[in-house]
Amino acid sequence: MTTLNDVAKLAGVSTMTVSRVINSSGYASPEARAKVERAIDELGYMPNGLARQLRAKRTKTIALVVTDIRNPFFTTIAGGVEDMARTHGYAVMFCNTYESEEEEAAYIRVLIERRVDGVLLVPAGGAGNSVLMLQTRGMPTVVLDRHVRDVETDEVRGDSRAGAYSVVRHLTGLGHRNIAILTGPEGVSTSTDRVAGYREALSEVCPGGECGQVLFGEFNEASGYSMARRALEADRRPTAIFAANNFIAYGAMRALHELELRIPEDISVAVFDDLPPGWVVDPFFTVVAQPAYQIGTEAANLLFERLAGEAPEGPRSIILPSELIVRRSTAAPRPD
Amino acid sequence: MTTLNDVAKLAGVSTMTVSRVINSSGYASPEARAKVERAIDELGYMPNGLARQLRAKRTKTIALVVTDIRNPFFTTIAGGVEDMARTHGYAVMFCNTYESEEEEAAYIRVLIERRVDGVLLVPAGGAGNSVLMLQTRGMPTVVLDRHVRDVETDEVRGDSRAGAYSVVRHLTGLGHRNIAILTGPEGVSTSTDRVAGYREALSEVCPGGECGQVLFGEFNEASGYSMARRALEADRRPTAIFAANNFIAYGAMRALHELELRIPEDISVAVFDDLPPGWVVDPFFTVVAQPAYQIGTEAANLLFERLAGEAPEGPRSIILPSELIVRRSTAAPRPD
DNA sequence: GCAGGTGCTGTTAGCGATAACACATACCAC
DNA sequence: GTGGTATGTGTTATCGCTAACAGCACCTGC
Repeated sequence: MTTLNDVAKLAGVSTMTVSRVINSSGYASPEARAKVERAIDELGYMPNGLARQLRAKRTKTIALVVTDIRNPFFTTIAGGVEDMARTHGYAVMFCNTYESEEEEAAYIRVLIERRVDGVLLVPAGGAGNSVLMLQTRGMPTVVLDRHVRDVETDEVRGDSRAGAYSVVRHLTGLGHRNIAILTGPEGVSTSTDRVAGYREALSEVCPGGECGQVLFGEFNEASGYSMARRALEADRRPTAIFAANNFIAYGAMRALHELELRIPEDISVAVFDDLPPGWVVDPFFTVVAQPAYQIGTEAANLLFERLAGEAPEGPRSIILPSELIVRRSTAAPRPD
Repeated sequence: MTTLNDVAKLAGVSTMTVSRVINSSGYASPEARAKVERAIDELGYMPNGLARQLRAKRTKTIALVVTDIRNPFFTTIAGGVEDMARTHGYAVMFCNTYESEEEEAAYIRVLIERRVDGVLLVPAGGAGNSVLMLQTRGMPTVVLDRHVRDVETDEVRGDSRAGAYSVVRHLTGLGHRNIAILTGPEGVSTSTDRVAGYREALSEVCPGGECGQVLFGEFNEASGYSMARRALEADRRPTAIFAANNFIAYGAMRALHELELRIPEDISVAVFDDLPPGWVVDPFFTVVAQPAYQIGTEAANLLFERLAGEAPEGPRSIILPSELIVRRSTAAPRPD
């Protein structure tokens, strides 16, 4: 690879002059400029970013750590982040933890070593270890989608509680009194907040609290399947299922299919998170849609504000509203 | 941020001793080791990767440039790449060009400046400019999914031609004689190869070549919609549509829906690329499935072989077979 | 007694860029 | 002519790390 020095020699000037031409900083005579530009073209010179970054103590890179890159919810967030980063002239490193706290810790380590300027993190699990790790090293951090307990940090997420409340309210409004919620791990805020919203809505029609069934599992298809099987084996079979994310819903659907239950005639299904428009020909699921793209852009904005030194000292919290979209997977329960 | 020097001072040794302890290279007495490790813990020291990389002239980073990160075909490839990279101790930079050659060129520039060790590229468009740019700078490169003309490079892709042939063969076998193909840009190999396979299969039943309709467009939903509308306005309305990717299929479905055409009763639909398992409750589309994950791992392997100096000089080509999966979106045409 | 290892540590230089400073020259005003 | 400003260029040091070399103590073997 050619270096500044090679260019300088070929152009017959000092390295500083070349540097000044490249960065259009300081003075450089038209003749020198021309000579340097000719040399750059001839050699196909491209500056070494590593050296620059080492000198500048800035990498113009941020990282986005998500728990599952296959989930369109997170790819949509990633799109929002990338678009904001581009307009600010930043590159993005995408990292995927598969919901594993060890993977996450390993990635955080790598990101600190590579001296990214800031981190957008969807924390795996509920403990704030990674966030603390980042904070003690002075790394600007924004937590996305989930809340971590006992840690003060910028955060952006959808309103899980209100979203869950609205969809369960919709189900109770249809007459359902026996609704199962299939959700993720107990430690994760999106999981517990959705359960909280669900309980709140149920308690309005069922103050004794006997008409629900809460199943904690994982945010994936296999877990959705097994939770659905378990829910349906209960003595009082639920008349509606609320899946706390996409993949859980797919797994649950597989279970319902196997049992030859029709939706919504035999059982209603509602889901947290919609698919991006254009993904499904004829959307069928009643969902709570979160503004995923906006979660990405808002989080990136908080981070860039902080990087620019324009952010207030204390932590900021942005909770975006979710929207209930009623489609064909929910209906009144069968009278019996 | 603390540096080697800080650690050295606190431990009362030279920076080289600290470096040796960190890298477990060379000799270091147990006492020195202990002192250094204590100092590292106390300061929470983490080495500066930039400085290391600058010194080592290696970043242990590869880049994956794709044209559309929202497409599950590419996220699946990304998963394969990431998994291989992890086992080799490499980080991955994901870049998204949205099928734009300018975006691509800009990213390639950034990647060269950041001195990634190698690039996996799904080229936007068919010209090999980006590949040439990389090659003239000695950057190991593997081209994925698409073929670039007139450029010698390692490449890994699915067999578009054979895949298209098999699905169109399936349609002609059902009795279809008027099949429209909705595909991507003319310059892109996946687009033209699929058309070639389509023509080959059609020519067997229709040597005159009058029973087809080829529409070039973009690999996205909007284009799928408009191509389908145009195809259906033709004098001889096609009895089957072959969509050259997922998004085109979704767009086409929207058009068919609007026209109240039933599938497969009124019109058959076949698609290139399947969705990952667990994504759809009850898969409906007849598809040609490419081994996306494997495309990712094979491409990463070619790259790592080259990085290790174990690859032969000349370019290598891996063409992976695609698989026809017949489902419910195709049937014999209506007799009329 | 000394050559030749082994174990351990430190010094120096350099990866490729740039900030800071120094040093020219030219031109203006007074 | 002197001081001040604008323009243009080069030298030096440094970002944080590590390869290469040098040095020293200690031991082994003949």
